[in-house]
Parts: sequence; structure tokens; C-alpha cells
Amino acid sequence: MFCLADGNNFYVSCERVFRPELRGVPVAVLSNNDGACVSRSYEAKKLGVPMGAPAHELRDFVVHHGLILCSSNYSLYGDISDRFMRTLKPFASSMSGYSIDEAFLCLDGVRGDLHQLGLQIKAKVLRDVGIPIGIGIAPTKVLAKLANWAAKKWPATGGVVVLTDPARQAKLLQLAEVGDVWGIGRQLTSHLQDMGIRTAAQLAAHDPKALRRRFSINVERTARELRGEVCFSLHENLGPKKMIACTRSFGQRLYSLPDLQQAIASHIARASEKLRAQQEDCRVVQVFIRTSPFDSKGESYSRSTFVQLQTPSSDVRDLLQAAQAGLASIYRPGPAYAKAGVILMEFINPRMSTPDLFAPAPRKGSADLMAVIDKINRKQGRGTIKPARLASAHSFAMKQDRKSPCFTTSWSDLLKVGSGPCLPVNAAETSCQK
DNA sequence: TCTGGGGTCCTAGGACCC
DNA sequence: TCTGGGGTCCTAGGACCC
Repeated sequence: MFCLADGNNFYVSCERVFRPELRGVPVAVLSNNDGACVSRSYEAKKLGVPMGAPAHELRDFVVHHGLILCSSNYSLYGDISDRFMRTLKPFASSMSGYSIDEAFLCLDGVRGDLHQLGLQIKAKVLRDVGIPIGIGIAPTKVLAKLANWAAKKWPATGGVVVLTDPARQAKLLQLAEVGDVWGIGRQLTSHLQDMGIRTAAQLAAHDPKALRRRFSINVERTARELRGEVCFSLHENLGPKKMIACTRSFGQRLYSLPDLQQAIASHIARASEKLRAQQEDCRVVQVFIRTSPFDSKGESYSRSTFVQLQTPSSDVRDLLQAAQAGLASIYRPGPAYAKAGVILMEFINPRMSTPDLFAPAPRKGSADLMAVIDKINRKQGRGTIKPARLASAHSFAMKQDRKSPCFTTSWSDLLKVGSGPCLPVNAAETSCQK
């Protein structure tokens, strides 16, 4: 039996934990660079604020309906996510975090009333972490997802739906459209509809073999899971990452090579840190730069290149060298660059591979040096030790005009408790509603 | 003015191997 | 005359997720 615990409007809920004035009012969280809407409160959804809408299209809601916009604050969300996962863990024999705001629990061997258990989990997370969640419990992951969907869609469920009874399963499958099923996106929905498959029930009833032939093995599995046949295990797709990407749009357009070099250096610093965290080396570094697809005037330019490392490495100096060489080969003066990124790929475990006899030897002392850098940066904050190429003020920095304080991850942002309302030390500068 | 970031998996088709 | 069978690897492109 699987249980899916999923935060409601997670980013907005995180903002509300430390900012009670945001409760009960329409709130939306924006993506990086204050670009598009990525999370909406219940009140914002009710107003009709669309998911994914660019910020400038939300003006009317702000002016006429009191919609409050927040920049995204990923260190805050990440920290609250950690607390969320820690709180869930004791409820199950095993658990698998699926995304920043979702986790699957394995309830095999759990005795007693599952609905009561769901209510307990929900109450505990609300009390200890401060965020509302929905709970779906069912024999397969796809059904647990659907149960969770139902728990959020119908408030009368109390936010907990247990799908063990076949009759209830069948009923829900008829109410859900095929596009509401986990793994069935826009394209598949339209193809399935052409075949006359409109509801989850119809998908479950369709011949799985035919689904495999027409689409893919995963559509077959999804359909089988809807019937209660387990095809996805708890720890599906776990393990080290197969690629690590760091990409960003700039806060403003960039033109010069040195500016792009800085952006690339900062991406490499972060990407190589992630790579070292999973204790692997990489063989290939991809670099790309591009203009904005939304710039109607001006030249459109998008280039990408792969740089092969002779000796696999996770040393920031090696990766930086490779990435800068790649950048130099694709950079051209003229275009208004809007975004750059690096992607590390082809990982190897250095303890389980044979070095190339003719490749240059790895740098001496690299592992020790990197370990010290990572330790210092973990303790003193990201960027305490960084490539010298990076200036302190970035020309490529993100736009985040409405960012809330890092209440839990920055000493200077801790809430000051004293007379009057609780305000963070630097609240004046970071107020959400500028 | 202003349009996110980071992942995974699958398939088809070609090249190549024994 | 008759022209196999079983595989791997690679890449590009498409689709999905949060």
C-alpha cells in the first residue's frame, strides 16, 4: 500500500509559514527572475490567476484584487521541504521523496484504520512544519496520486482519500479525466481522446498491450497501475543523477564575453559541487548560450557545444577550463544574450573505473582541496570560496524584487522576537509588497 | 519593460559487431 | 537460386514530471 503526501500550493504555503499576513489573501509565487507564476494560493486560483502566466499579465489582479506577488526563495522552500520529509519518515517503514513537496510512503504491514492514519500525518505536518498537505492512499502509486488529486479537489474529503475499496476506485476513475492521471500529459491526452479514451476508467479498461504498441511501455504501466497492478516500485528511478544542469536567464540582457564567462563560472561552481556531492566525475561538459525567444527585434542566436574531458574530473578548475573553452567557441559579439547554462554528463565512479593510460594524470590533491572548499561553503554559505573570475556583484544576477527573508537559512534573517509584531531584522528591505 | 529551472525516460533509426 | 540472427551503442527528438 502506497501513501502519497503532497504539500498544497507548496511555495505559497512556505511563504505563509513565517508571514501570517499572507494567510487568507490571494498570493502567487513567481519563478526565477520574477518571470512567471509557479504557485498560487487557493484564493488566487479562485480569482482566476493562471498558472505559468508571465508576471506582467498579473498586474490587473495586483491592482484590483489585492494579489500579492513573491519572488521565489528556494533556500526557504528547500529547508521547509527537509522538515516536511523528516516529519513524514516515522510514519512508514520506508519512504521515498519524489519532489520538493511530495513523498511516497510504503504502508505495507501497517495495521489499523488507514484513513485515521492519513488524518494523523496531515495534522502532524501542519503542527510541526506549518504547511497544509493532502494525503492519498492506494495499492499503487498511480492510484495514490489520483487519490491525492481527489483529496485536493474535493474539500469534503478532509484532505485524505483512501482508495482500497474497489467500488470507490471505480467511481473515482470515472470522475477523473484521462489528463488528470499521473504520466498522461497534454500530447498523450489529445491522442487518447482521439481514440475515444476520455476518462481514467476508460484508460484502465483499454488493452494494455495495445497501449504499449501505440504509445510506450510507460503508458501501458500507467493503465495497469490504474487497475491496481503494481508496476512502479517505491524507489523507482532513485540513485545518482545522470546529468546535472545549472542554467539561468539573466536579470538583464548580456552582450560581452567577460559577462558570459562570469555567468558560466558561477554555473560551473554550483554544478561541480552537486557532482562532488554524489561522488562522481564527469567526462563531458555541455555549454549553451542563447538570446530570448521572446525578443521580437534583434537577432536570434542559440548555440551549444560539448567539451570532452581527457581525464574525467569533478575538480572545479578542470570543469571551468572546459566550459570556458566551450563558451569561447560559441560566443559571438552582437546578440543580446538572455540565458546561459552548463550541463554535466557522462558520469563515472572514480573508485570503480580504470584510468586512461595515455590521458593526463588527474591533479594532485584535488579531492582534498575540493572537500575543504565544499565544507567551507556548506558552513559559511555558498560562494564563500568561489572561482576568482566571479566578481562580487554579478551583472547577470537574477531579478528578485519581492523575495521574502531566508527565515531559516540565514542568521541575519532570523525573526526577532520582542515587543510588537515579529519582524525579521531586515524586513524593511525585503517586504514582499514593494 | 516583463515569459523558469532541473530532471527522467522512451523510441526510432542508423552504424556497427560477431 | 538461396542473402541470418542477435545484439549494442549512439543520437535526435519527443514526452512527461514538479
